Amino acid sequence: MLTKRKEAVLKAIVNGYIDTVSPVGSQIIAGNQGLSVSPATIRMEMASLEEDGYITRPHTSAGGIPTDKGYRHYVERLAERRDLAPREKENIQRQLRRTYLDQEELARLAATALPKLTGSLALITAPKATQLRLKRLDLVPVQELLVMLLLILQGTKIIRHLVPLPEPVSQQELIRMGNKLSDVFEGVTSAELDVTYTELTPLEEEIVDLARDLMKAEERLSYEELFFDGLSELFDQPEFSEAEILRAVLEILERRGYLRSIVEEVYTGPGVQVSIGGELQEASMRHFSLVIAEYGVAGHVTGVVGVLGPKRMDYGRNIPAVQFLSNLMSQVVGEAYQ
Amino acid sequence: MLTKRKEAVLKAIVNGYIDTVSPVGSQIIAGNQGLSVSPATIRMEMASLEEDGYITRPHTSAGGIPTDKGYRHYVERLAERRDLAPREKENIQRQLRRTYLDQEELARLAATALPKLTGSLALITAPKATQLRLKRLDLVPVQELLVMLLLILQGTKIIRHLVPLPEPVSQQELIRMGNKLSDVFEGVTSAELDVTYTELTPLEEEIVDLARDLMKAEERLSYEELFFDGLSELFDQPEFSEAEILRAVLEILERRGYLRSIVEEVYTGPGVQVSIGGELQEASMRHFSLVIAEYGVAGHVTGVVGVLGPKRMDYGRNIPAVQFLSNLMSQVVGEAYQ
DNA sequence: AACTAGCAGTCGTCGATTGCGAGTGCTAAA
DNA sequence: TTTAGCACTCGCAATCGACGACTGCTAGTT
Repeated sequence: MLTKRKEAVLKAIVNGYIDTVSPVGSQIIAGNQGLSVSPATIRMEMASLEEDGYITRPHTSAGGIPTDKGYRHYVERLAERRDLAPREKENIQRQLRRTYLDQEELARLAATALPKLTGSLALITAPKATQLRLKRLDLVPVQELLVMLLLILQGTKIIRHLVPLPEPVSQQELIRMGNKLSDVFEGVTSAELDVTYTELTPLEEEIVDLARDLMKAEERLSYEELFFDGLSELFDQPEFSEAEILRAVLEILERRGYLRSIVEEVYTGPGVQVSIGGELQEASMRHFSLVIAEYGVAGHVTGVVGVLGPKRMDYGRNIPAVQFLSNLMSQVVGEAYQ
Repeated sequence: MLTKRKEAVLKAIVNGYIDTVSPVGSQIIAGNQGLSVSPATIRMEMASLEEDGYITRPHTSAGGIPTDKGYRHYVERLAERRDLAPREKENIQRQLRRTYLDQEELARLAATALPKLTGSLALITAPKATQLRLKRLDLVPVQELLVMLLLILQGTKIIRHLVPLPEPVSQQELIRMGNKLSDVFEGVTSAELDVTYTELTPLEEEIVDLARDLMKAEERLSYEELFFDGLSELFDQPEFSEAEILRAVLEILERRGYLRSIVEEVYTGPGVQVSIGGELQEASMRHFSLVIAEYGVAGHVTGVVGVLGPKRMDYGRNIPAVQFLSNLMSQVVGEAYQ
């Protein structure tokens, strides 16, 4: 509902604020090529934009800075997407395309690459399968009455769990059990991990029950472990020179479960999602924006990749960057799951 | 070589600076019970302490603050060790003493507990065995020409590695190989992983060679993965309200290899080690102190546990805290290695 | 000889004051 | 509808002075 000219003014304000980090006034906007009107006219438009909630002013006689609503409009209609340079793309591709990466390493590497590209903190979860399939089950002795149960799953995922034994069991016996159970249940989902079909000893039944529970618990988690990297990028942002804001973010990062919930809250569908400042529930996120996308094979294995940065981040660049990484990781993960 | 009274003055200065974070002057020191002399006398002593390099003054007419040398003397002879409260100890014990923790989780948990106790950043490496022993070897298919090699080692350590195959191998065959190699090489060290003694197919030989290389590479690493937690504690320290110093630390934490080298540099022997400010090589560590100790079973499995905090940290409390955690973790790890 | 009282002098901190400049809103004219 | 012009508002940075926390030194006391 904004006129062309108002949009141009808004765009100039957002762009200006993004690179100067200070309120932008009418004459600077008027100075922009493209808008050939006087500062006075700009001021009228600004007054109107302020009334409609797209910009605010820090004090009566200061320039305008975008509100969340203003950023939102900017992101959706005004920002010019600038794709990554071919060289940047190749670089990342080369890093992530090594076939001998397992999925956690993939996520970790991606989390390392992203901050440099976007000047923001990268947040990436390892790909998570909606339905786990057992490939192998091992029982490895640790102490006399303690064994490690190892579930090796499709993809490259491993679940391990220590299990106390009621009485000593010989190593041969453990190996035999591992082989037997691997044999019986190879390729099976958690739902199919059922003890009733086969002849099992009580201990074997117990192990199978435990394995099923572990797999189900794993499936219930909404995301795999979350990796993040690039904290120091946030420090470079001038608006965060006050340590207080960063403190809040740090606390959130240290409570990982919390961050996960933010990701869930924000993530509402396919494609790149942008959440700006107050659109995030958490009050301490007020000064940040989050750009995230899902990756993987829809309905089978998915993870989330995104960046967290100041509201005045370079959306035009970061959105395509997240998009690119999401696509690339989807490919890589897809191949492992043929 | 300090007189009793000079030590008392130094101690008062360090203690005072630790809790006020500002230079401490002669009358405050004189006010301390225990020293019943006038401020003027204190001043004489302070002048002498300054001359000997134990304290400095930010400007001509200001109180004294400890130098690194002053802190060092304080740590070694003056600080009164205050052990953790019994309740705190029990709490940690309860957390770390669960038999079903594997060693990585142990380190991770310890890293979570420590910051709350010490108001500092915790740094902990998982225990690392000097000599690895193979417990089991698995080969799990990932794609047609790609298998995951899984080395399950003594302790609860696992090494995994993706291996490209020259030609397709059936799953049965992979299982057979896994079982055979596990059988032949169970309990073996990397040095003993030798292909010459047994009848092996070329592919099996290749796998064994790879396994040996992986184990050797792992043994060569000086430390296991490093966990840290408690960054936000550092933010609470008033002297770090300037973001610049923290930035430096963050960068170092993100370059994990680098931090590892600091740990190596500092770690010179058994017991708790303290490094103060400039005693650390890295210039950006100038404002920090590091308190670390080794834990584990000497010569067999060891890790490092420590805290990184401001130079004016509470040494009297943190040193016993690190000591306690080191002992506790040694016990826990020791039990798993009987 | 060791200590202390007293005092002049140093230096950083805090608050108030001021001038400047960026930027506005409004009015009147084009 | 647009623009020029102008008075006005604020924030910011610099300046200044008062204050107070300390010190160093000297001279006198124990």
